[in-house]
Amino acid sequence: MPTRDREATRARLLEAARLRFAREGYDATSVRDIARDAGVDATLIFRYFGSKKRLFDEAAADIPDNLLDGPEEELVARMLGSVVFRDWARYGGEHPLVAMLRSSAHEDARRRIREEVCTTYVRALEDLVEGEDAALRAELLSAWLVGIGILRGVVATPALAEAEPADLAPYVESVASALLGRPMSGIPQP
Amino acid sequence: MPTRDREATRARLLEAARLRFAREGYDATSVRDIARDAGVDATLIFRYFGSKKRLFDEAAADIPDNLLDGPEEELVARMLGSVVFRDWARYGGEHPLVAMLRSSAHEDARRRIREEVCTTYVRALEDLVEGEDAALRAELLSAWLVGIGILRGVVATPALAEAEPADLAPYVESVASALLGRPMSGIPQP
Amino acid sequence: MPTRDREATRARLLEAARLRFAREGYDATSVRDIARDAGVDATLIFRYFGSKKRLFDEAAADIPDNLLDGPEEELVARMLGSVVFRDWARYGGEHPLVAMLRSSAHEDARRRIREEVCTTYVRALEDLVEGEDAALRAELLSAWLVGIGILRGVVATPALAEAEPADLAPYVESVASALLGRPMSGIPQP
Amino acid sequence: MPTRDREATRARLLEAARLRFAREGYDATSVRDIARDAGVDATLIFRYFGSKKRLFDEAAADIPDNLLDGPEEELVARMLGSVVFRDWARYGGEHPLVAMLRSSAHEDARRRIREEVCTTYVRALEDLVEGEDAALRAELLSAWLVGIGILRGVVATPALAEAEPADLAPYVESVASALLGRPMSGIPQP
DNA sequence: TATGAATGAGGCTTCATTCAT
DNA sequence: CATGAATGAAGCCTCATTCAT
Repeated sequence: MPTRDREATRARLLEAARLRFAREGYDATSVRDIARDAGVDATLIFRYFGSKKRLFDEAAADIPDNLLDGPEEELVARMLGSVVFRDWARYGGEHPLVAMLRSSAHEDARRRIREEVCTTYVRALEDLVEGEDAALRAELLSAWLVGIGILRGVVATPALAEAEPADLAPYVESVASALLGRPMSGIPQP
Repeated sequence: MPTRDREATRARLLEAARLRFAREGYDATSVRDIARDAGVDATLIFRYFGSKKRLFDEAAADIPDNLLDGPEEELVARMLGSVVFRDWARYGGEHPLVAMLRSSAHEDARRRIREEVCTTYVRALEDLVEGEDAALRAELLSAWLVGIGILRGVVATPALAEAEPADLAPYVESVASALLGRPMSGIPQP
Repeated sequence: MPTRDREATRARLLEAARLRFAREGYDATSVRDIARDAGVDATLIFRYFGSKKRLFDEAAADIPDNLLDGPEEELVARMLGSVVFRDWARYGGEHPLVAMLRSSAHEDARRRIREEVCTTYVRALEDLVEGEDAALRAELLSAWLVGIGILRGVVATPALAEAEPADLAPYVESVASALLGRPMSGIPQP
Repeated sequence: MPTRDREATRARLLEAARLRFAREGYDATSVRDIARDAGVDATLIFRYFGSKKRLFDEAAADIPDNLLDGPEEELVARMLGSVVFRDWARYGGEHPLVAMLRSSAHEDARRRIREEVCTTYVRALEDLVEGEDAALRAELLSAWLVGIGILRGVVATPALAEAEPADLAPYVESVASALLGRPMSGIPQP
């Protein structure tokens, strides 16, 4: 399938990179691994992306998520759904944010994570907080979501690993409401 | 006295390994880095530990923590103190659990993390839960602690990065109490 | 008009090649460097010249010089002017012969240098020699000119690097006259 | 012959490096070439020298020459003997200075050449000059010696390639005397 | 025809590890 | 026993060149 198609090859490399970087982390992933997965020559990585690092940057750049669509009181529930219940097969089964922690020895990866956490989670939650300490509360709730993602995806603690959305709903409701200072729903309406 | 030296060298290697593995992750750490930090020849790593991997295992084995000393209602506050406020300089400034996530591409590291999370956190919390779903509640609370550790240590979100124990106390109190189903203190007594 | 473009592109490639090969030497110059300088696709080098090597050969082929125009007794002065004082910007600032020494690991370059030295310098000087040993004397004088080019252009020894034609004139006169066995002028008439 | 002897291996690498760098130039020489010539693993180059560049520096560092021993009036003759008639087999048959011109695209190599030319040749000759323009005269004479080395070694012009010391003696005498402004001998006494 | 995607060899360098001494 | 010389695989990346389109 040596399609002589720039965009297709680029896309396959990106796809393979996302998966490898997520699963193994930046250091344990070799450009040859990625190229082999994508079925193309490793040289093309340098042709199209310039360096392993820039490939990583681009692979980490877009995390597809549209959490803002839907009722405000279900935002946390949607976030949890994204972190925990959505199928992130493209990223090795874990939410990309969680997977990217594996590369967090590199300042660039850290920055990317910070950016994503702050824009997609903290800021969105901050707007919902009633009362003072909005930033801290939003971060504490974000931390919980990230923590749940990790315990379920990386650590695989038994109860969380098998939990269904409905099992978590009541706790989401109470913790989110407590931290944000306003009633939140624990599960999105269908 | 040769035994003494041997033990001392082993200990120095372990110490250096802990720091490097924590800061850079398993893959980005080379045995020469560790040996140089310890001031000894790299070959000794193989003499004493057999391989880089077994050195990692041993370095990750003991995380010194004695969370069970103290009143029950302050357990969560102590845990948070350990994860967030204690000085883990030996592990590069982050709680070893958090640091070890950097190596979580390796199943061994994952297992070690799981072990530590389950024994030290989940199980201890589980015993305190009033009501059903003890395991899940304990894991959800553990997840929060881990998440806070990450957002503060790795991601460095602004509010958490600067928070003092007293700032977090009220939230710890309300969330821990809600999840465990019993009143918990947000800050340890001096 | 396609022929025009083809010729223009060929010429641009040759020009870029001359400069790069002179400045960096054959090995340190990549065909992509040349193509980029010429503003064309690297493939055209292979289309037009067959290989990097053949491009080099062609680029090295013509060194524009017309030393024979002018009075005989000023020949050495003209030669020195060409080697030392002429502006060889097209060749990176050094006389092409001097620049080509950088590629003298390759027998082809050596042959080209030999050819040029013998035809343009040695033979022309040989015809002027009065007395025996004509060839050796001509070569010794050629060697001096080449050496001056190198010390000024490549090595940049302080006095030669700043010398003006008039500074060198008396020495040129005496050395050239001594080696050729006949009076030579040290500086060309305007 | 895998002598497990640091100094011996280092020396063999240096020796092989000298020859390769001289013959092929810096860019055309690969560390694997050198290692193969030396009969050792290429890794040892990095163990002992740190990088290809530092190996080059060290290989270029010492050019064994003791031109100052002997009568002053024979200095130029000794220099010519060194440049032209001595057996530089270790450097591929050419005087190291001449060979190093092959790497003169690299500023470091240039600097090294300048250093050697200035200290070993120009400065020594400068001290002998009677009259003004000492520096320029010394450089002009050095240029001649370098040029002769090139025409004989690299370009291989016919007369010079076959010349014996005695053939050159009269010309050395007259040119050196003219440039230095004092009587010089054209050939060293046995 | 000419653009540029693709290739395979090889560049320097660092890795974990072994084996003499 | 311990030092460190040696190794071979693999790391990222660039090269000259070919071959579809």
